Amino acid sequence: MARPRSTAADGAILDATRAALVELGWSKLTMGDVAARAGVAKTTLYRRWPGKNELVVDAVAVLFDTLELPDRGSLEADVEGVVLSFARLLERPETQTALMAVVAESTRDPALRARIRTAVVDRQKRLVLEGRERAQRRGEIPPDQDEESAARHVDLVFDVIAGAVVHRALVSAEKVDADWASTFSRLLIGGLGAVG
Amino acid sequence: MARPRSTAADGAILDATRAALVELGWSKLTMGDVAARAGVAKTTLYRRWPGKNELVVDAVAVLFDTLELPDRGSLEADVEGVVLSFARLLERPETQTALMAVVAESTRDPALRARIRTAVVDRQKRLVLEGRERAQRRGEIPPDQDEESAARHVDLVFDVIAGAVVHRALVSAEKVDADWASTFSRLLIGGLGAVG
Amino acid sequence: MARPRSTAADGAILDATRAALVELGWSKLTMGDVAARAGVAKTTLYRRWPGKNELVVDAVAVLFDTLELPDRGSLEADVEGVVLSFARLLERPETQTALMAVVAESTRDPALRARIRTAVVDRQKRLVLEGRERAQRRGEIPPDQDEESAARHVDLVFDVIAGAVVHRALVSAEKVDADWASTFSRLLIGGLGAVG
Amino acid sequence: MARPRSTAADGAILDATRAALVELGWSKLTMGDVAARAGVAKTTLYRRWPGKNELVVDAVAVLFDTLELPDRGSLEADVEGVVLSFARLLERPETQTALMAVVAESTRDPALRARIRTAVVDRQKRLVLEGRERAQRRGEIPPDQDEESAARHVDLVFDVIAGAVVHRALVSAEKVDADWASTFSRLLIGGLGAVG
DNA sequence: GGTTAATCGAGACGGTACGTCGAGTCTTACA
DNA sequence: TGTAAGACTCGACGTACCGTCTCGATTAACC
Repeated sequence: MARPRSTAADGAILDATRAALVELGWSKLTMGDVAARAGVAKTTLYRRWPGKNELVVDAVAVLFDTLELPDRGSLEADVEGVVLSFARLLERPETQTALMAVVAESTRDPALRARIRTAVVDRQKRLVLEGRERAQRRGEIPPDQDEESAARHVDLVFDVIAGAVVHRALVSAEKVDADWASTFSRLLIGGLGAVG
Repeated sequence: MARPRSTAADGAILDATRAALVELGWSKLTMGDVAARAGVAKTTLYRRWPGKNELVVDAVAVLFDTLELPDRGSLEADVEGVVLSFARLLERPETQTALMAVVAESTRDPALRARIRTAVVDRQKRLVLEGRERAQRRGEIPPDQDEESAARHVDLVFDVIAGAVVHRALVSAEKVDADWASTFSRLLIGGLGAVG
Repeated sequence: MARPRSTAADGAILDATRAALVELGWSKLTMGDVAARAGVAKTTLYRRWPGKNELVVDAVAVLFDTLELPDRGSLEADVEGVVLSFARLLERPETQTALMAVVAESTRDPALRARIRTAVVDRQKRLVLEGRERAQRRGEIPPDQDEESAARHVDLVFDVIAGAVVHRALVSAEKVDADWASTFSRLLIGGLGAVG
Repeated sequence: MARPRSTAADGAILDATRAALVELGWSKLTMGDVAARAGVAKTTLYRRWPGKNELVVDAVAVLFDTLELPDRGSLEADVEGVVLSFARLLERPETQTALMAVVAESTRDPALRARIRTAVVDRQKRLVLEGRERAQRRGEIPPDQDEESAARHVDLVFDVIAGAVVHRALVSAEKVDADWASTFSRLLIGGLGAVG
């Protein structure tokens, strides 16, 4: 009976959010500014997102869909590929400034943490699962013993890869180039044997 | 000729900052509140720190001095020890909320990045250097070939350890317990041979 | 298209300003306090008035509307009446403290001076014009020769009356009572013949 | 540069205050700025004056010593002279901005009012007394009947002259020129007969 | 093909914190 | 011992955003 929400607005708002993140960074980004950029009233914005944190999570989340895991023939090459692909994503100013900020906020806000998990984290973890299955099919690593230990294994590998790349890129603030990716991959693959 | 700055105030302010971080978290922490807790005027606060970011970096920096690397007899045990010790630090609410937030800000502020590096990052890297030397003396890993590759090696190990622990603790939001530390250490030590 | 400004707020703010002037005086009056008394945000206050000076001018301006010039039968009696009526106004603490202060500020701020002129000064000058016309109708003073000299005459009389009353009330700080008003009126009327 | 300055300090401070009044006006004048201009510590300033109000009163008070009443041969000419002389004083920016401001403050501060009276007001009233005696010697006005009525008379004349000139100069903000002075004097002298 | 109700833009609203500035006091080093 | 230099507490400043609200104007779905 009533007028439905404008679908075009959603896109414009998320675009505006990313643009504002690039220009201003997380802390200088304001809801009013995003609304103005999107040619939308603040009301419209708040009708769809509870606040800045959630809006930003959604705005950067789609960027993580660009991550892929093309089959490069070996586990090591696959790891190297995803590392570089992830690093490329972390070079964008909007992911740099947004990612850490929302994680920081999420330490005090479980709902936000959940949103980050489904919108961002799981989009990466999927890659680990995929690569793992592929390597098992290739016979590079043994098949799962039981489900629980497999999950633990996935989590470990995920934290090591994502953590190392993020830490080098944002905390150490050094380039994740082909050399580093190669060395890191060798280290990871080498270690995988030890934790069987 | 003039009155010197109160040395007592510095301590009170940093204490107050940590207390406020625990209670309120990063985003709800205000300069006025910190000043009030410290029994100090806002002016005094701004006379000593340019802003919230820098103040918080200095406030949490000293916590990283609690990290130690007691000799546990083997490289693997040492890694396990530092992982757990670091994880303990990351369980504190003030480090959780502050660390990621200032890193997020630092992506747009080189001066802040430098402050984080000297006040926080280098305090951890020192542990890697120490553990490495100790392991070389034990003969667990070969001595340095040349200085440059040694530095690269240290950086890699550092990013992997710190990154993995931070990622598990704050992003994956799961406990870094003895089990995880042990498995992770085995993975790392195992991988070290591959990148020798 | 947008929400209109609350008309009720204007009244509440001006009331609050007068109340604050009575309690605190000009120099202790703060915008924040006025806002709080009016149950209004500081922003609302600044959205409508550029600053303390302008706000206070408007707040006391309406008081000058209470000045009237009832017909007492003769020019001298009319002058006496307006002198006492004006003196009564200057006995109020809010006019005492506000009037001189804004005039002092206006010496450096032409826009403020203009505001004072239209909001306050002209409200008094009207009385002189009225009394003058009435006296001319009574035949107590000759009709205007030409417009310009009439205006000069009005201005002179106005400055003499207003100036003398304000000076006695605020600078000499002595009571403007019936006696003084009577003597002053006789002096003025007596003098008017000389400047014919 | 330490203690021998103590004697010269008073003069330097008052000079600095007047200079600051000219440049900045009353409301923008700050104690720190005055101290800096005078090459003096704020401490020294507060040791000698209780606050801004009192300092400014003393700073402008000396200017009122420039008012004189040269004998121009007739009462009317004498009045004309003092009006113009007073007007000249009120053209200075430091008197304009300072005079009204301290009077405004004095409405809430009896001690300040007393200071203004002795430092400023009485310096003008002396001129009225002098001119009156002179006119009595000339036979232009009758000698005093009794002391009380004489005092009332002086006060009235004083309020009328000072009030009219100040009001025209600062409130009406129009020039007090020879023409105005002449017309005003005629009015005053003319009126004096009526209040005999 | 009107009716009607949610959505839209605009922007005013009550708040909270900002970072700065001035007042007036106090502490130190120097002369 | 008094003075300059300037750090101190306090409180107000005027601004910027927050998230909510009130508007009149615009749709789109339903009747």
